[in-house]
Amino acid sequence: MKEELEKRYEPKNFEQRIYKSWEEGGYFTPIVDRERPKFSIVIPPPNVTGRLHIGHALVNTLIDIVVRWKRMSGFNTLWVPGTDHAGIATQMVVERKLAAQGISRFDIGREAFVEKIWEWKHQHATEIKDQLVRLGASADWSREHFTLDDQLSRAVRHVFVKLYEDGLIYRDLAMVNWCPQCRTAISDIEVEFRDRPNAKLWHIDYPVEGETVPRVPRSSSVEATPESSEELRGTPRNSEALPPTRRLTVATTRPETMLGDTAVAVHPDDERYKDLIGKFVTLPIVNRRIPVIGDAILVDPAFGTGVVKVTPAHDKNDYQTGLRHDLPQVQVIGEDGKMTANAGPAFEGLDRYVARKNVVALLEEQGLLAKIEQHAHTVGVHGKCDTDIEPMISRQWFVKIEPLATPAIEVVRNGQVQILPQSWEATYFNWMENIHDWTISRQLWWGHRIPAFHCPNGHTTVSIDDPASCPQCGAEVTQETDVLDTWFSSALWPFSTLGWPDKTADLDAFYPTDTLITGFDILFFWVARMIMMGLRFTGRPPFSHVFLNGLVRDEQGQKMSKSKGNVIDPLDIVDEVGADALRFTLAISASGRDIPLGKSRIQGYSAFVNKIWNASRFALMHLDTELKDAGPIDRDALRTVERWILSRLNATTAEVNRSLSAYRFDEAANALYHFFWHEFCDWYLEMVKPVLLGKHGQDADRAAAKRVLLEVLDRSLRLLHPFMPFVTEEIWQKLGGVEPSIMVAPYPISEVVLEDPQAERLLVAVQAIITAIRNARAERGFTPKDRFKLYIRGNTARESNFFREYAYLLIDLARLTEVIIEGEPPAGTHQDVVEGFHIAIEFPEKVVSPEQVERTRREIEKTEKELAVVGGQLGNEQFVRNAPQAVVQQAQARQAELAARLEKLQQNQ
RNA sequence: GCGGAGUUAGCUCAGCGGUAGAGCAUCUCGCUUACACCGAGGGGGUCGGGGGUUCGAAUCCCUCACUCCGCACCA
Repeated sequence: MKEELEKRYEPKNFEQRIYKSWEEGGYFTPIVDRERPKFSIVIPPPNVTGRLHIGHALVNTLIDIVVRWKRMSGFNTLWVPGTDHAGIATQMVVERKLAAQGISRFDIGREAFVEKIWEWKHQHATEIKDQLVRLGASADWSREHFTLDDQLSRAVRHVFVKLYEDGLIYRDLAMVNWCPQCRTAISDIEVEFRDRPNAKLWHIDYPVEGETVPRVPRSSSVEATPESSEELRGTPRNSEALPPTRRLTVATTRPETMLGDTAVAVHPDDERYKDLIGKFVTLPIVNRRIPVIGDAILVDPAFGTGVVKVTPAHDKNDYQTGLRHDLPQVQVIGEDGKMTANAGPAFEGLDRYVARKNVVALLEEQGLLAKIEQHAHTVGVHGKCDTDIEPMISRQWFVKIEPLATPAIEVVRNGQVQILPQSWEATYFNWMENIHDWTISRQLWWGHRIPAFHCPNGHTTVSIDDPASCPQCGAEVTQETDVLDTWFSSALWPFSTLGWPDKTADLDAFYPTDTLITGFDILFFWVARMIMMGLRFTGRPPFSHVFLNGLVRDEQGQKMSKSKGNVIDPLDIVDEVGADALRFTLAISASGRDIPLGKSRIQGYSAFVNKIWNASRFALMHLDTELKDAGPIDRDALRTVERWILSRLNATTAEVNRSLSAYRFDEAANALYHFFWHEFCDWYLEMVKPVLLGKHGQDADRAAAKRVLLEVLDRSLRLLHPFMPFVTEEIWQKLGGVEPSIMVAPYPISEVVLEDPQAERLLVAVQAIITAIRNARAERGFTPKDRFKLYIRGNTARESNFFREYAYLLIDLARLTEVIIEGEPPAGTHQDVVEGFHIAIEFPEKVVSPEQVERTRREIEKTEKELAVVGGQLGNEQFVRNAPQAVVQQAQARQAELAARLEKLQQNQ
């Protein structure tokens, strides 16, 4: 064998060295090979902005597990890595950096600013890669991409032009979500909703023209706040100042928008107000004459006062209402969130929230503020900068989405694309079936500039190559200044990274990809759009399986956030305990639901890595043949223990492969954890120790044990490799295998010849017997140092032989003086039935403590209870008649065993 | 309001029709030359409440309660 393992497991001594050796071996880069089945997957491209967080660590660990598993399983495997230019996010980072120097992007202009971002990008380009490398990601770095690469930009342009030509991209005036901070439109799903429990609802009186009837009684359902009600209901001063004009009271959360009101709406069937429809009210402050309209869609007569002010330029519903009634649109808030000239000289230039205060103050002064209520509601904000969204009418580019969504729904419905965990499919359908057109233009500088060219005569040309002049009139053209939503380019990622629109060998060999692994939070942003674009432009879904993983939370189940200070940095963990422990912890926690992750949990699994290290060290101390020189195993020469551990390993192999196929990383990891620690280390290694140390058995036994030990270690390491690539490689290198690296060694598959139910049954019995003896010893207050004589009898000659052969194990592990196989146990021994075997232990006389008496009493009670349950069951005719035979037999065996135990317990009492 | 998920041992979760499980934590005993990042053992649960189906329900159905996540609405 090669040199031994270091005494202590120190991941930092070898992780980086090993990664380098993989890269040098070229194992990450597949060679196009039509003979072998392929497996391909693309990374969810992280934003170029900065560090990877724990969520990235999770996704990329799971991807790497699948990729390494597939690669070892014989697939020609490709993992495409890369990063996303992340439009707004990146632009904001660089803007902030400039702001620190007192520079705004407008100071230096578009070209210089974009240049700055590129500079910044180049400085940080390798950071993401370095972090993925630390995790052990086996991605093909020779195929790394960036969404603003020339190649990908070309794909974007092709798609845009084609969609435009097909009539699926259009430019139109529409109400969009506008971020006054970022000064750009954003799409519906970029809007996040925040609760504002202490918001207010202002009630404002609009005097009705030519109506002097007494005021309409206010709806009784509206409770006035104590401080506002009396004071504002109309003080004598105000009553004198104003004629007894009839007023309509509207309720609003945004009083500043009243400056842009162009109507007041009531429900057409509302008895209180229907007579006013068609009349006019005077808009306070502005003194504009605006109509009272009846609109059943906008107005819910039960809410507020039943009267709604209509501001078509600043509210989605009002916009629609305006279109229905042909109302003018008066824009009073500008792109910067400040009031426009339309708001009047008193307000022009004021921030919208300052204007709100002033409007309210002015209304109060004029006695038109009927009351102020507390009103909890939610407001839309821009998720990236937390600024309140301003609905705004502007000219934007849209993708007509329905023709794309329909086939994308179909492929999920018919199973061509499978989303796991399956419950997400309902969410997917729900969204896709109610989808709105996609606003794709952004008034940013960082991104793919829209390939549309305008000329002064109003012609617009959309083309793949920049036109020299307007094709229609020959005039000079200027390119559209807007850029595309960053998700537009990521939607093409699975095929653009493989060379599309060119017909490349990669595209031919690796598209469609097989699996997509990503966070559920970008199901709509990314996954759905990839399916739509993939179908539209390649005719095939971009992948067949989607595995959505949950959110990584802290150990209390809280979201990780900087402000709470509960953020776990994956790189810190890698530094502390190594990448393997982090990866294994993430894998064993990944069932698809949210993952509560704490340091103690990671610590727990780092103990497992340590265990693997030490068990391997022990094995290596006794192994003297290299894998490549070890001949085949002669199964006929094996003892039961060897056949047992091979059988268990085989079952584990089946379970791991099955679980990975179903994306149950948790189950696969659990199976390995349990097998390696509790079956291999706790039982098998303890059982072969006497043989390996030469204390028991013949030379032939020792040789067979060593051969099997080598086999089990080798296979276990290979099974574990996708989960913990570094430590398995470091150890495996000492085994002297044929392949240069464990990552290109074949992944174990289960083999029927290794199954051995009989050996498993006997070893289960041995383990249970040893446990029973240990229990009985402890119950009687003996220490492990006290040794006893055991009587045991096999039910067949073969079984008796087995116990004779393994008596040394029982003596060793259960700490006995001797084992009598056939002899009759003398009276007074402690007797028990374990797994169908009668055992008797000869304990010496010993004074029994009160605790032991109590324990026995409780044991009897418990056994009696269980016996009663089983008895009741067996006494039930319907059970005996209807239940499957096996179940009935099981119950009968259980009854017999319980009865026997009870008898012995009573004897011992 | 619509859709989805959850409620099982102190904590985090698995089990999803036939004796209540794991990891961590806790307690007891043991430094047995791979590992104290260890080994052996113990304690701890009327599986959210109620009803139903069934010989049998943590598991299937209904219902209620609470928690979480989407989406829509929010004058």
